[in-house]
Order: sequence, then structure tokens, then C-alpha cells
Amino acid sequence: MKLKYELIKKDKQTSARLGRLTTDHGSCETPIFMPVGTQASVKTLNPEELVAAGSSIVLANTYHLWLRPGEDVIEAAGGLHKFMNYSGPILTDSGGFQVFSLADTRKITEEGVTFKSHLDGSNLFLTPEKSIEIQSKLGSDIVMSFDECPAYPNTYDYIKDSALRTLRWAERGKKIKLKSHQNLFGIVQGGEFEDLRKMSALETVKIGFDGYAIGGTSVGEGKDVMYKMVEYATKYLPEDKPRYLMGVGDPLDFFEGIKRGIDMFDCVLPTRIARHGNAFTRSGKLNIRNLKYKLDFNPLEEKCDCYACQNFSKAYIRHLIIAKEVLGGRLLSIHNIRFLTKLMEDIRLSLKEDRFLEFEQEFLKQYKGK
RNA sequence: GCGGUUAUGGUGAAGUGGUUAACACGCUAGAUUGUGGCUCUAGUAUUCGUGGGUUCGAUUCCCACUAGUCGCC
Repeated sequence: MKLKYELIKKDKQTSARLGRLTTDHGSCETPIFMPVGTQASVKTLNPEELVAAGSSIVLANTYHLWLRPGEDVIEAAGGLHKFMNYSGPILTDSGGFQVFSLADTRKITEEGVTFKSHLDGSNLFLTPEKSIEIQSKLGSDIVMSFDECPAYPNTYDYIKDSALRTLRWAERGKKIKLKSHQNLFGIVQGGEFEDLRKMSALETVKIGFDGYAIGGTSVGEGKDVMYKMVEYATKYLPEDKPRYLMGVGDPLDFFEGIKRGIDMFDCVLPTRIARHGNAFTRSGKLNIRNLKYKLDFNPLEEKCDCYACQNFSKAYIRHLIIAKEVLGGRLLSIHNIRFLTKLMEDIRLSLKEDRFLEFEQEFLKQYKGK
């Protein structure tokens, strides 16, 4: 069965949307946050904990699984779902971003990208066809097109060439056969340039995909620029398909993205900052290593229903993080994922009740972001 | 009791007769956005056991004291 996106409701004051996404492995309401499990594992958590933390769709990464253990191993296991014992929806990123983040030794040509493995330095060659073939073997529910994620800032001419190349790559990738339950998303590029975002969006839609992502964001461009990039693109995306803002996971960015019509977000932030001792709370981010929590025997957040808050104190989690015990990072990861999934639940509820902007105001009053 | 030896921040320790006393750990704070990396960044001794002396100048040289340590009786 192909992916189904139902647009349940449109916000009257903003471009926010309430929707439902249905795959062969289950459905979820949008807007939604998707935790990242790069190597077929959301770091430190097992699938049960992930689901208990409110997650209903996760990411995995083509580049990482291609190198290790290899897509054939996962195919032999019966696909990613069976391999990692997770039965919910999975989205796989194409590896385009890794090409960007491991940029030291890469060379981009029309055919594809040559770069070095971060594991053993061996030379690798990834093409749009190869990326989709790997994802086909992985068996994820949502497959991402192989794009180029250009660095920021960049010249207009480069971004234009790059966006056009990404379009050609998208067409090539689309020709690769996927499994019947799989769906392919295209990625809009175009940097900070309005006309290029428009061109990229319109042309990507012309090729035709099951959903559309906005790429090339959260690469150091600054918030205002990012919001603009989103705006420039979502205008030209069809209403009846989901929109996914790649790599964005700051609570404040959720509001800004949703306001502009975004349905899906993914980010490593909740799990990465967790392992470094930080927690999201309704009043802002908290660094559990801070001295002031040494004798604080209250939970991270009083009203939080997550496993960490229901069972442990800040003082204990602080001790675990300082002592470098893995349980500390686990508990903070559980909490942070729950924080973001709960925030999305609250946002969806506010959309249902026609008070999205009011809820945003309420949230911002308490939340001290940067 | 005698002789030797050492004495630098929270810890382990470098070092020099003369501008801001290495480095590591710890501690304190910050960062982190389609995860290579429990990672990265910054701050953290107005002062070198105590008291004298030599010197233009001493944490560095000398003396005494105190404390630790080793050996001998």
C-alpha cells in the first residue's frame, strides 16, 4: 500500500496543517517529530522505550547502514523493521547530508559523489540510483531522494547548479524500483534564494513524489534565513502531500516551521544534547551538570510523564552524567524525546481546538530559548 | 638523636635569578539542528610550606623553622 496523507484541518490564521500519515507499518498524526536512529538505533534506547516516549516514526540512515553492516545484511534479515525489531514507520535519509558533513575529501560530479569512508578511509562512490537501491533493500517506508546539501553560505551560481543537479538526481532516483510498501520523497533545495527555492519546488513537484522535503537548512544559516527558505518552498508544494523540514528539531523552530506549513521534522538534537547532559523543559534548556542541581531531588520536569521524570531526580541524573554512566544519557534521551513528542501532541491538540497561535504564545512565555 | 631528601592551584605534577608560573585531570560555565566521534569551546594559582637573608630583582641562591619521606644509631 502506498503512503496516505490526509489533510484533516488547516489553521485559519497560519499555514499550519493537521494531518494523518498512513504507511504499511502504522500511521501517525502530523505535525510530527521523528527521532533519529542513524545506525538503525536511536542511540541508547530500545524500540519499546522509543514508543513509550511517544515516538511513532523514526529515521535511519542510508550512508551509515550501507557502510555497516551493509544493505545486504539488512535485506537478509528481512528488512530494517525486522532487523531492529521495530514495527512502526521508518524513514531513511539518502546519504546526501553525510556527503556534506564528511565533505573533506568529496568530489561531486554529474554522475554522483566520490568521497572517503569515515570508518576506514576507503574511497566510496554514491549515486542517486545506488542510494535508492540501498534504501529499497533496507525496506524503509519512506525513502528520501539523493540530493546535494550545499554548504552555507554559497554563491547564487553554485546553489543554482547544485539545485538543478539535485533535480536531475531526483529524476534518476525515481526510476529505481521500490518495494510495494515504499514511498519516495523529493527534496527541495535552492539555498536562501527565493527564485531558486521556487524553481526547485515547482520542478520537484513536476517530477512527482509521495511527499516533499525541504533540505539545505540547519547548516549554519541562522534562524531568519531558515524560516525564509521554508516559506519560499512551501508556497509551491501541493496541499495533498506531506512536507518535511529536514534536520530541524529545536522547539522554537517547530512553531516557525509548522506556521509555514511543515508536517514533519527530524533531528538528532534531543538525543545528542542528552548524551552531553542537557534536557529540554518547558522553561527552556537545562544543563544537568550545573552545580545548582547537586541536591535537587525533583524530577527534570514536574508534570512530565516520561519514565525518567516518573522515577528519577535531577541530582541522580546529574550524578550519572558526571560519572559518565550511560544510564544518564539514556534517561535524558527518553525525557528529551518525550518532551518533543509531547510538544507536538500539544500543538496538534491546539490545531484541533483552533488555538494554535494562543498555544504558541503560552509556550513562548515560559520557554527561554536562545 | 644523626645524616640525606622533598615541600608549586582541588589532585598529579613541569619550570625559571627578571614581561601574563607549562601540561593533565578535576571543577565551573557554554555549545550541539537530514549524528563519524559520551564531542567541542572557554574559565579556573595577584602566586610557588613558614620566617629571615643575599640581590636592583627570588618561586628559583643561602640560613632557620615546620611538615613529609628515606637511611643510620
